[in-house]
Amino acid sequence: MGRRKVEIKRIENKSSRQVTFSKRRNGLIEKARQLSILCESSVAVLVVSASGKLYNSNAGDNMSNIIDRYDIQHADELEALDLAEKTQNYLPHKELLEIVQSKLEEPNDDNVSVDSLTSLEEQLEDALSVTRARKTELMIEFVKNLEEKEKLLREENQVLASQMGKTTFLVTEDARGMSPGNSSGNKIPKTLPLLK
Amino acid sequence: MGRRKVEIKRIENKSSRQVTFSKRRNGLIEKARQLSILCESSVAVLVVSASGKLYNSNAGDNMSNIIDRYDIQHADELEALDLAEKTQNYLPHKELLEIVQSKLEEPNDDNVSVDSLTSLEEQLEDALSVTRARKTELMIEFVKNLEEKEKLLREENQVLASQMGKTTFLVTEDARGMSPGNSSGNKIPKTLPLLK
DNA sequence: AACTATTTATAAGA
DNA sequence: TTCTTATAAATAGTT
Repeated sequence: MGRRKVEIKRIENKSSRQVTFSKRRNGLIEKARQLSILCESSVAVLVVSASGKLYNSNAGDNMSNIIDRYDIQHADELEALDLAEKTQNYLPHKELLEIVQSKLEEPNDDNVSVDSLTSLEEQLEDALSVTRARKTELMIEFVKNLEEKEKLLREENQVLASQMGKTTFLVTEDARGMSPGNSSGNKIPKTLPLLK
Repeated sequence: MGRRKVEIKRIENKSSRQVTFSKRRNGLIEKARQLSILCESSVAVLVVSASGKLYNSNAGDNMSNIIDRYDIQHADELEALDLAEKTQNYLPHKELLEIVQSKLEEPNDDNVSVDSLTSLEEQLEDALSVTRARKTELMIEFVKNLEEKEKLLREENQVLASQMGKTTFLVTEDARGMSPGNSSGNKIPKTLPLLK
């Protein structure tokens, strides 16, 4: 639907690829909106550009609700097992309150009470961490993905650089000039991905 | 783009709405696939019919990876606001245990004790979520760093690939020094001050 | 950021 | 449902 027929394969020319990306992305989102209205449905579109920027739209419902529905229908495939394992070791959150109450009704032996309260607190902490764990796992997985991608890019870069008869890393002027002050100000400790 | 122009509003006739839903859903997914290939991007489409059935497609990457990127880019907003609100009303985590201990030393009046314990538990819960939020914030920063690095590497490779043998620019040590393993400080992300 | 020649998607009909 | 086809809509290349 243009002056010429185009094959569906990567557009090599960078600037026309960028133009097409913008046009078709808008087209896709408009189509999603129409579908939602015409057929009273909910539609979400997520587009991640090659440079990693996210574009998203939703129609007919909140993005979260739509994604939730996806998550729910795929919950079994992924980490339901993993989470079930963790939760088995702990009491349901609801029961913790009952136990706290019963502890208070016991004869008041300070040491024992404080100890068991501390233990309860730890269990509570763990129970809560199960909820948060899912998000953390998602992020850890995401980080691994990024690190893997980075590794591949570095290797590719090495090959390219050595093919040019150099062993040093190279970078464009653009790349060096971007986001002044950003790269030096946000150091993250290497232990972070281990946080649970 | 059919025999007649159609207004973008709910199609009243049920069966033609169903037919249109099917046709346009397929069209949308095909468009998504084309966009992904033409512009080397990742695209996810999620459609929930009025009856609640989910249709989804993804191109260029796993559905989970695409959704993860959405989640992470929105984790900031959702959680920071929520927590900033919560934390203002509560005591620091450290003080909670001391209060728990003192409660146990008080004369044992069941109703009052249980009520205040319940309140303490809620505060503890929120205090813990603040601790976890800090981790989340740190991880978000970490992810941003990796994404920045990825972007730099991509551009670098693109230049190398397209300009083999032409003028290049040597880069300084710090462009490579952003790797997660070699930073020194334990910088607190800039969003943290919001959290009491 | 517009334009327009063409291709593509699809609404209605078979 | 599936196919056909007239027409609307999207968009590739151009300005």
